[in-house]
Amino acid sequence: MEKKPLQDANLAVGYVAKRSDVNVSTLHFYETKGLIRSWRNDGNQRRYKPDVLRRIAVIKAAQKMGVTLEEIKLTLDTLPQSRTPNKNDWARLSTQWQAQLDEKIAYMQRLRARVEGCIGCGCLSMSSCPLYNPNDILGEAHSGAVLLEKD
Amino acid sequence: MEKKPLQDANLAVGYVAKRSDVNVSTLHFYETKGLIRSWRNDGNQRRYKPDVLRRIAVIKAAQKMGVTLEEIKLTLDTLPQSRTPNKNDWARLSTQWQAQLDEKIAYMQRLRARVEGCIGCGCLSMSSCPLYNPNDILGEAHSGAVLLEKD
DNA sequence: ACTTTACCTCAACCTATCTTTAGGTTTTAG
DNA sequence: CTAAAACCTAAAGATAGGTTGAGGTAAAGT
Repeated sequence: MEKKPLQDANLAVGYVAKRSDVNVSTLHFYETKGLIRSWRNDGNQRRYKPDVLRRIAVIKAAQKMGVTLEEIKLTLDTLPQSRTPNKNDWARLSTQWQAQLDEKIAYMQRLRARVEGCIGCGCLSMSSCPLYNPNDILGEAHSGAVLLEKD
Repeated sequence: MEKKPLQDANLAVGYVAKRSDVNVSTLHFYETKGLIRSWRNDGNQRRYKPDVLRRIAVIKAAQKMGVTLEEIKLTLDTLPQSRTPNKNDWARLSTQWQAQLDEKIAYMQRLRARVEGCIGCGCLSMSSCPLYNPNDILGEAHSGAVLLEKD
């Protein structure tokens, strides 16, 4: 039978890991980075509040959007510390990252257009080919490469 | 005064670096990775054919499209070695990488739609929130590439 | 000729995001 | 009570894509 969180809702690291589909070592790592928090029980083992699950889900979602952990931390740090974040709190983060995502999409679309143009262009003249001289559209206004990882 | 390639077209590494806007060390690095080739002069210095400039431009363009150096190498290796690649050769590569780029764009758009949906959703129920349970839209339909997910 | 710039190799280092390993402790199941 | 499973820490290793530095050689400007 699936282990369930206690009613007092202090979750063990293994449970959180399984539920979030990340390794325990990743949770340790996130903790050292200040992305999640825990307290310790009598035996020095980590315990989490249930909202850590949402935090982790949000971290993973933001990563998929191409946001770095450092940026994610900065944004998570704007959540209220005095109370459990509510729907509006989370929505604010989504909105912020969505804007970044939109920028990335736009960047990739410009890139696509350029490459498409290049297929048909003369492309063997160094002075005119946009692949040789890519410093107009592509160099600027792009906030970080979008690194989508494969397994 | 700007140094110009000789008519016999053997380019020095510094010239190539400046022209391509990459570091000399990057050219060394690319060479160790088999992405570009050179020969040596009497004094053991690297010399390049002019088409190395296009190769580097193409490498940089592909990187912007999110292609890894390893994949780039595999694709560059399909260029004819017996002759200088022509327009059609390069166009073939563009087409291939463009398809990958299209996939990434589509992925990001699905992601965007999902996050947008999440802003308005109840989002505090672990069993129904798509942020908590992201294994439907995002994992699938991604030909061989499970993005940012472990198995 | 002499000096500066360019080039060479090899190894170590860098950032980000984790994972692995080793050695030891705590909790839980039977 | 015992044994297995889960947990702890600290450090090292992995991966991509390079950059930096040391120590020495080659080429080019004057």
